Amino acid sequence: MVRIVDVAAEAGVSPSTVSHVLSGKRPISEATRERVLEAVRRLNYVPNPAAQALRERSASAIGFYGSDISETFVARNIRGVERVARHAGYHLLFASGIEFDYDVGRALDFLHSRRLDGIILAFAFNETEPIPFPRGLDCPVVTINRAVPEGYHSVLPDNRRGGYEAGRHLLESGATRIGFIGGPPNRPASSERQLGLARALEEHGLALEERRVYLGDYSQGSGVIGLRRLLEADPGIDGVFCVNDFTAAGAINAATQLGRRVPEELKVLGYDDRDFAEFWPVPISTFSYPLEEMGQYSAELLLSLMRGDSLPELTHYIPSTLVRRRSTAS
Amino acid sequence: MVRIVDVAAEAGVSPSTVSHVLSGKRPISEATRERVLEAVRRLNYVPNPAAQALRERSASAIGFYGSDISETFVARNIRGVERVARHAGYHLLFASGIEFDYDVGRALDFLHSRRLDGIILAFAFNETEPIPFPRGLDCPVVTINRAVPEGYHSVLPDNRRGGYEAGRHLLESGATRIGFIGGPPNRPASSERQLGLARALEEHGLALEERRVYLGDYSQGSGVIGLRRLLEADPGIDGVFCVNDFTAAGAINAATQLGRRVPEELKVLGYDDRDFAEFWPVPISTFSYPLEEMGQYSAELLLSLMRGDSLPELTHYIPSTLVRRRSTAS
DNA sequence: CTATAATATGCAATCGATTTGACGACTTGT
DNA sequence: ACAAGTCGTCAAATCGATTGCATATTATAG
Repeated sequence: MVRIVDVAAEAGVSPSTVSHVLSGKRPISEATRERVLEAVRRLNYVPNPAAQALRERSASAIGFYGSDISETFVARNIRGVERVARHAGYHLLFASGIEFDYDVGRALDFLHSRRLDGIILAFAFNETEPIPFPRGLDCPVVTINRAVPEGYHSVLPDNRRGGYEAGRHLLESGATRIGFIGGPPNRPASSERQLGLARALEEHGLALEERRVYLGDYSQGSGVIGLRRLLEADPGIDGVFCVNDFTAAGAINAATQLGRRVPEELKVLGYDDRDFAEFWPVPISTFSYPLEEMGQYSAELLLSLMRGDSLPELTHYIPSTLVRRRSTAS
Repeated sequence: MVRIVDVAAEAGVSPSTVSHVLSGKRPISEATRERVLEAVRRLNYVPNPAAQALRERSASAIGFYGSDISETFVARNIRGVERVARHAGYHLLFASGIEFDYDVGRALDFLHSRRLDGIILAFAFNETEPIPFPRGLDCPVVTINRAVPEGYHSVLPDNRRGGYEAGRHLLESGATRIGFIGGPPNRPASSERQLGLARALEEHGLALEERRVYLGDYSQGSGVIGLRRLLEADPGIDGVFCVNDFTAAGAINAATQLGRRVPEELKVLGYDDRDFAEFWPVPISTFSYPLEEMGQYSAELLLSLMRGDSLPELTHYIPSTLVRRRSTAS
């Protein structure tokens, strides 16, 4: 491998001159400059990043942990993160949860041991178990889709507001007897959306009645079962907010099978804007996350923390936007 | 940051002893060993990876390029790669195509400049433009989903065989007038599957008639249009092989709208086993790629190349497996 | 009780790029 | 023509871990 001394020899100068030419940290005469650059090109020289990192006490690297990279949520986050990071001259070290047996702790230990300049943790599901940060972890950390009580910064989707807007939209589209098919109660994503929905209904003088709530497991199957239960409990239901698009798809399937026309007799609203929502037999109205922007924003946050800025807010909420499709058309 | 000399001082030994304890490359008496380990724990020492990389002339890192990380194909590849890589003591440096404006060349330049021990390139779509490998790139390279004429190793899905098995399956399920809705002709994934399908039909004394072939763009919309065209050209069509699940979903939608019952009157077969295929109103029969295994396999390939093994075969085909669902039930 | 082997530990050079202080070669003003 | 000042370049120290060689220590044999 060609070293800086080789380039120096080729150009007939000292290594420090080569370094100065490349970094521009000292003025170099145009003639030597040209000669050095020519030598660099001829020898195809690339500085050894390990030597640079050692000398500069910084790997110019950001660690990215994703609880599951094959989840769209995480995969699209990373795109935003990468854009910002690379622009700022940092590269991405990758560690997914899967390979650590879903163990954030071990992934963090690993990232810590790599002496990174910053770490971003992205979670596909907003669980609530605490994150075991390694002791001695001294670099800035930003989390995506998980609130961290320990005082780290986090970027979160505004689920409460999403639920609220879901309620408003269903009301505006003419529904009055509105139900909710959610996920497990310990999942903030689900419970927050439910709370938002309830508030929207209350503002309209309505209540989110308990018999109109079914809590499943985010799956398509729980949409099927959930819709059946809801109709049993109240056959007059005319609008359902589902915690995600899988559930909404199941609900639409079930409604169609039971002879209820969507959206004429029943409005169904999903969440997440999965790829299939757009062309489901009844195209599904849903909420789209600005996933790349969330990644981007968290990387910008991390960069300011790395620069030493202290930011007042610890949690940063990002709104989702409603995507109107046929399943809630008036 | 605590250095090896700090640990040495704390334990009352020399740095080299600490190094030997940690690496186990030389025998150390149990007593000193304990003392050193205790010091390491007390000071929370982690070796500086840059210094190690510099000294050992290896970053213990593998570069991963994904043409688009938010594509399931690539995202699941990376999981397999990571599993194998980390087990062998390597970590993953990540570069996605998106952030280089889809430019493989610049991503490769970047990965090259990081002095990696090996590089894996995963492509979401099997295009045919040549890959601009940087000159002086001296580390092993393995590509996924892209044949590379330049003599690099590649791991590819066996599309020809998939198409062949698609044909066999449609025939077995009772169809005889079989059509194909594909992607653009320059895409090997599409054309190979078509060739495989044609061969299966020929073996049965049938031909893949040109009027029964529609080439679209992989989208759901081209499934809708494609199916209409095919039915116009030959109303008696009773089986359609679609190049992917989006197209198959569109074809099923269109068939349902035109009053053709799937699968009773028309069998529809997809490819890729996307998440929605399982619970589409008519669950879609499809082919599932062993995506993680492909990642795993390519990483294993890369590791042997890094060890200096020379492998006879350059292209390694991985079969997909048929997933039988309702859309092709007899 | 010395000689020899075996074992454990330390010293110092090394990996490759960066940077500080120093120095030589010019230019400019008086 | 000389002092003062620029400008460009270089030599050498530095970052932190590893390792070949040397040495100190202990065990074993003669």
